[in-house]
Amino acid sequence: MVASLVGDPARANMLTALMNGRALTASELAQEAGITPQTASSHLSKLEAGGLVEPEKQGRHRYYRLTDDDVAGVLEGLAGLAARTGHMRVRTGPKDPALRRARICYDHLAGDLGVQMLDTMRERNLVRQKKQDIELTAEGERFLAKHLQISPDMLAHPRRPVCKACLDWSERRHHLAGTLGAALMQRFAELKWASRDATPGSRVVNFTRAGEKQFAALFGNAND
Amino acid sequence: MVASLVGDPARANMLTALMNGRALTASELAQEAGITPQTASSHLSKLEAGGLVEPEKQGRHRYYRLTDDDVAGVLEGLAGLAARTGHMRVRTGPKDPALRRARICYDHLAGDLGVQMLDTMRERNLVRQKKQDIELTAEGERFLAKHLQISPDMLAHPRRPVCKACLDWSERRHHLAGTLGAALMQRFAELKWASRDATPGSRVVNFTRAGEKQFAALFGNAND
DNA sequence: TTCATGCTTCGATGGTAGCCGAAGCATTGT
DNA sequence: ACAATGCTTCGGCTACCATCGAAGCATGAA
Repeated sequence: MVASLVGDPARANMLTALMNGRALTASELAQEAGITPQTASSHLSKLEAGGLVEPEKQGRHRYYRLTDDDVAGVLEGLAGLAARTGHMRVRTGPKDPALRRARICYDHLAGDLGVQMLDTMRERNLVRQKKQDIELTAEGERFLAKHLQISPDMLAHPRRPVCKACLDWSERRHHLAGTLGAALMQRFAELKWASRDATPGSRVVNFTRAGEKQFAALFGNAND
Repeated sequence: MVASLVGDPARANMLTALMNGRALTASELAQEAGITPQTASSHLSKLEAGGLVEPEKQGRHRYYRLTDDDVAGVLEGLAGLAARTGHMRVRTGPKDPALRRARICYDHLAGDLGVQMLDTMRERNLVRQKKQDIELTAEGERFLAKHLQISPDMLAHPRRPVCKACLDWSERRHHLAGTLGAALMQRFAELKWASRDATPGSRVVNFTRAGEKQFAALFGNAND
């Protein structure tokens, strides 16, 4: 039964954490629920079997999101009923520093700027996205060659795809991975637009003032 | 949390029994859930504390009903989620298989056979169902008159509808209520097809061998 | 009053499910 | 190649909670 799935406090915490529409990894959900990863794994497989959440594999991570709006709707309804009796559950907001702004995801740009970049590329028909698969358009190739001196033959790789949608850690939306994503990040570094933070282990990417301006000129969106 | 209240099978059975909008006494709900009155009392106080049901005292009875339409709406939403995964509720409630097979719901037939009867009537255009409302067709009237000697004027009643969809507790689907449902059950008894179980308080309906055969001839479905 | 019915509370029991430690895969990084 | 990380599976332990018997209050009837 679905209700019993939601009834368990640990699972309810996980689902509540997913209510903002973003996807979370199994470990993050474990932390949200205050349980160990192995317990969380058990819960998540039950939620998946019940059709409440859907997994998306990304490297060695496993992102979970609510299956669809129907699930979210029912959860909201339950929350509404709970609110009437005064039993409300507090949702702690994402408490991330400037790491959310820009950081390295493997070898490409992630964070707010990374998501923004892919958004803009999609808007301007530089790429076409279908679920996880992203395809570089002819218009996109021209754009890359003209503004960033990136040619298609630089992106060829025997096993790795040129473009790939990668789920963003902080924004919970897709950013651009693949050889193109890596090439773009590399070019940003070469152009001194941005560089990885000096502190070891940090994944923060620091943009220079000039670099941020140039980046915005190419990939900035309207309300920026 | 609200969901954990609904999550328990016994409580879910009670709530489902209340989904038709009518109020039921604590003992009736206990019977519906297949548990003893003292267990039901515990459950009902929890449901009341959770704001899902409201009691109404009447003599030495205590009638319970769903608090409002919001509660019913959320319950339907949950049922919807359960239905689409095909992951219907596990029947842990009542032990009595005979009770699931055929029983009295107020004054009409419920259980597997009751649901089956309405299904067949719908298939053969004897009735037309739109949500909770059921309408007897001209074809249905002929059928009833021919095979069961039931005429439309026998079904007239100032306030009670002729046909009504009643949510079946064990099958989670509709069976036929209203004056027609009552008339059918009465006719089954008169024809010695079936009779209520002798043990006082029991809601089981026992079909005779011949009665079951006749019933199947009229309302049996293909895969039976 | 006395009895019967409907419901609740109390106490004890048992089954179930959440939980974690340890170990096993899978993927990635060096 | 090896190590590190993320996640899963397995086994056992434990705590919770539904369940029922027995007894205690109510209300209504005789």
